[in-house]
Amino acid sequence: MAGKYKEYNQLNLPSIGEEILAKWNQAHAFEKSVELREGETPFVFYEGPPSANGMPGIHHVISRTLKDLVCRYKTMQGFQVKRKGGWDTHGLPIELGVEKELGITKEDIGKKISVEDYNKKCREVVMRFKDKWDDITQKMGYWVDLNNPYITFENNYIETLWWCLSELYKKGYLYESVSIQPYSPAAGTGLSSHELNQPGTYKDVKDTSATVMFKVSQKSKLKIKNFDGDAFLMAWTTTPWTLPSNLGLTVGLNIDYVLVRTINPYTLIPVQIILAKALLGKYFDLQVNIEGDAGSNINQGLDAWFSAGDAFIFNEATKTAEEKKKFEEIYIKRKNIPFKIIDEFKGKDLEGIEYEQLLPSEANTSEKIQEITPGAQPFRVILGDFVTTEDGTGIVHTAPAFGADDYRVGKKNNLGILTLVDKQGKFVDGVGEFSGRYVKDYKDEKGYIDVNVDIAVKLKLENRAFKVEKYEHNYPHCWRTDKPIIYYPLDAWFIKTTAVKDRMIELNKTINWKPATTGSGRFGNWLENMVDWNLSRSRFWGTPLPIWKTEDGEQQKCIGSIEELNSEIRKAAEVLGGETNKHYLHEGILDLHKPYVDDIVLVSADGQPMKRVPDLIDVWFDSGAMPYAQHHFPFENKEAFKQSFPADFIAEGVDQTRGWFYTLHALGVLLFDSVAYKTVVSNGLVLDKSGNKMSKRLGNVVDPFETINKYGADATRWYLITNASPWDSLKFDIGGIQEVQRKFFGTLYNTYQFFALYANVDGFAFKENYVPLKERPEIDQWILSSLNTLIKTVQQSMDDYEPTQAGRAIEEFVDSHLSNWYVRLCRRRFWKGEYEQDKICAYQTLYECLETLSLLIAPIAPFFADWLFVNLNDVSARFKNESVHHVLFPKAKKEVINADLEKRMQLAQDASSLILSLRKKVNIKVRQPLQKVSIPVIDKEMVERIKLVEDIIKAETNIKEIEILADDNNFIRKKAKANFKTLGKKLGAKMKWAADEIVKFDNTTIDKILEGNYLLNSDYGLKGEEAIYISAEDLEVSTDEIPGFEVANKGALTVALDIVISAELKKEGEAREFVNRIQNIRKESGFNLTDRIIVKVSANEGLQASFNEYKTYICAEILADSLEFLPEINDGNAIEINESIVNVNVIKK
RNA sequence: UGACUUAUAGCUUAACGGUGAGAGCAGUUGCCUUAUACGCAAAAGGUUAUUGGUUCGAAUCCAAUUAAGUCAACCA
Repeated sequence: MAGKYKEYNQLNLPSIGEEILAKWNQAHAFEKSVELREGETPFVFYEGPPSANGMPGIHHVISRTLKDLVCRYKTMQGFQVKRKGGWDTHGLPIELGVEKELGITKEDIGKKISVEDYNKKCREVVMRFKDKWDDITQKMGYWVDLNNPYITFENNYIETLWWCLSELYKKGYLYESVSIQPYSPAAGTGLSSHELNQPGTYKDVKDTSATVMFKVSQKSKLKIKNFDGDAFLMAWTTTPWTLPSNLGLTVGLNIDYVLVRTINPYTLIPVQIILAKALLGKYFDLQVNIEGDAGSNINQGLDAWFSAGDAFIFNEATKTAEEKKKFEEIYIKRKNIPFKIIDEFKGKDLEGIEYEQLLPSEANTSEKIQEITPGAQPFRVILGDFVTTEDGTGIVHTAPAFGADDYRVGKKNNLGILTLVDKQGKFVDGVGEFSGRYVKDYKDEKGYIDVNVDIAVKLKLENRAFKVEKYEHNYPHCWRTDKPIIYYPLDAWFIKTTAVKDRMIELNKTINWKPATTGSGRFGNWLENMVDWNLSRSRFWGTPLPIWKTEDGEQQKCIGSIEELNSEIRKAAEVLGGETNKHYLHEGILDLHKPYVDDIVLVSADGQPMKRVPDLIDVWFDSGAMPYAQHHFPFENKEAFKQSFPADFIAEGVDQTRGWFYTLHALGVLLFDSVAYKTVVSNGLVLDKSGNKMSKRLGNVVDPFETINKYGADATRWYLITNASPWDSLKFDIGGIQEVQRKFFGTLYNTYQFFALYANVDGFAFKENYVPLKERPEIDQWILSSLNTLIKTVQQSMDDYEPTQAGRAIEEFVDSHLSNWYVRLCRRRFWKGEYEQDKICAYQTLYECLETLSLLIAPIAPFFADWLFVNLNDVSARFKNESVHHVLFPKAKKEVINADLEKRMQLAQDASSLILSLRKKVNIKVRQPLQKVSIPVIDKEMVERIKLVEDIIKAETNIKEIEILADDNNFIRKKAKANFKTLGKKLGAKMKWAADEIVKFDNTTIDKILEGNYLLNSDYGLKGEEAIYISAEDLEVSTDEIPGFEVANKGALTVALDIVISAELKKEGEAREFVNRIQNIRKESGFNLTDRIIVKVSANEGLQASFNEYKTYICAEILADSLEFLPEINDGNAIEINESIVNVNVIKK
């Protein structure tokens, strides 16, 4: 005999989660779900490795829910979905954690602690929170293979990375170059962008800024039109210490520049300067009134001074002291420096102009420059796209060593490079009086004198400074020493991603991005503006760059495997002899990390020793190479790799766009000329309730453990998926989870509970034959049609990676179709009458709904789904599978879907809702029967529809009769509205006019149109217009205004309620009220459902008549054997019926 | 600073360019006749961030602005 459906006291999602989880673990449900699909088409998924160095947060739960539900869904679709877990184990955060823990800084490494011990510590710490991660993985129901994960620090993994690097090296994609990087002279170290993004690194500081004048060379003067005398190119800098290293001036191609005649405010020497026209206002008062006060004199004076030629100097010899004083007062204190625009040109006209070096010294002579960068052509004006007219002069002082833009543009234009500041941050020898001085106060010197100020002073004296002032700006500082950083050239290794840029863009277009805008927008733009990938990191815990160089750097080796390295180790030991590599001769290398790899010396073809370059590589390379490294390709698993590349699907946060998504793509294209993934879902961020970013500092982080323990994984997952599209950022509100729990799971649970209660009574176990649809009542056909429509929607949404749509559709079905309509209307079928056809239909129908729902929700709510599935299947044994996650996803049955039936039922729901709202409006309870509702209809179809659902509406709203007002009834007035969609396309500008005409139509006209074409503008001939014919589809017809009735409408549906309560109706209403009161008393008294009772009622003239008339009905409903009226009852309950009070005595028999 | 994303009722959100902007929650009101008060129903709640534009017609398309967020950068 079949068992019973389990019944419960109340819904407890967390305990369902625990119970199902234990079951899964015991039965190896996950492993089985993969094994069962052996031989089926694989669906390839890549797990983006998290770092177990930090605690998992709620934002991890959302992306993992997304990954999990797709994988579960695809498994249910019949694919085999292997999910290898992974751990990201290298990188700065780990180092920082270790340093904090040990209380050391980077400088201590190699001194207070050996690199060996340091890395040992890192290795320990890396899996610090692995237990927590494993725990959350289990509890949230994320199915991923944690027994056999890939771990990025393992030798096998690194060996594949080396293989990748050597492949790139062979293809010529790996090269060494200088890059300008943030560098902290105080700490003596380069800084990562991560370090630069620490809070507090950017500070507002006041620095000496200088607008300086570069004198155009005699040779180049000729290039400038209308020119005599000297001219100076003006450039602005906030770092005057970079001026000795200046090698170029950069202008913008299309920026307008002017040649201006003026005087130097410091030396009062007349000068001609060049700067951007847009920036004149920064240096001159453009409001100077030529006519006013000394206005005309200004220019006169200027011309006079210039006519005196270069020799003219504003001094005692040529001008009186009085004149000088006046000049200073007027022109300088008031900032009204006289000026006159002489000529105007575009940036491109300036290109190639040569200028004299600003601060020549021993260290930056032409010979020195040629020595460092042979063939360099410095001291020229060049073009650069980064030049703006936001501030400065529109001419950018370019010192290639000290700015990334400068370097790039300098290299392009062959300016050479000068680095006149050493790594301690002081000027090198040979920079005259500045040699040996720190460019910023890096040593906390007592009485430090800012060298920048001295440089400015020198330039002022030399007539080479036009404006010097303190300038406040935001400048990055070293987070460790608090000292300003500088940009400094450091050696680095690069991957030439730009070589495959076009191919990456091309292949990106084949990737299915969710949302699409991330792929074309953020990612697409990133690809368009791609620069070569700087791989180098000067750190300790990471994948070492497997490149060895001879001392002179002339010869290099890039190692691609452990075997290759070991053989090179032995070779070097043989050739070089002595102690070389002696620790690595027997077993070879055992750990591919620092410091061991750095111990190893290799040998070049000509017998020179080679040492490894000290760099580690970017951790993003680690994760970007996971498609290969997770299989230890190509050293093992060649077949497994082939089967699993590229991925069908990956998903991570949108913050990975330029991280993992990029590195995967770059390596896929570089190594295999292929995409690395076909579909990528980038989910948004999880913010707190009020839209703020979650951070420990604000204390608004949500603990996923707490959430899951309290509300269960299913409610959490369901909330995360259905509340907002995964790619929109989610404002996480715990109240939302409660709502999901109550509303969705609560309703579904209650529906199951209802089913179980009665099915157990009747012993329903789905043993009877499946009743053909045609033989089932209409309402059963309806809910099954609805169910199959739902299956269709869910499948489409899931196939389209739109789980939010799927989840919302399921919610809608459960709440407004299944629970609040089907079950509500069918309740009696489950408990009234014998166990025969109609009842079996009801059970089969409800069972099928519940069972199907368990399958549909399985991807999103895996625990509850399995619970529901197993509870049902344990009794019916319809499936052989022990878990819902092993079953195939349901397929929508077209023949069950009946659109018309669904429409009809919607009509019934709408009509009922309208009637209820009318009842509410006039304050008549549902318990009070009403005689009639009238529904005007527009067409015959609607008549049919209403007739078919008439009984449902009547029962639901307690109305005796539905009157259909057919369209030939004069009683109703039809109202027509233009269908803008169809007409708008046809009519265009005449739309408004047509809409106004249509609204005026009367019944006759509307009927005419409904029957055939109608000419809207009968006078078209007169006006010379086109004839406009409209037909039924161009109208939206509705009705309203039924005199003498309470009317409500929704769309085309109108109901008119007859609210007259006749004496007869009143009696019936009273009887029903009475039944209700007695039922309450039964319940309060704790009687059993089947207990018979005797009822005594105190006499009441009005009510007594009603009760007597409906005595049979009343007694049947309340299971009373007798109903008596007594003159007085003292010990009974007082009840109120329609404002009359009677006493009743209810006695259990 | 740049690229990108987002902005609809108090909150969470929906609406192929087609016209009284639709739900749920909270609040209000009314309901427990055998699954659900962790429930049901009803009424109310909106200048669709702002300003322009395109269009017969804009929440929807375009531009600018504002605010928030992400990533990249911070550069004279």
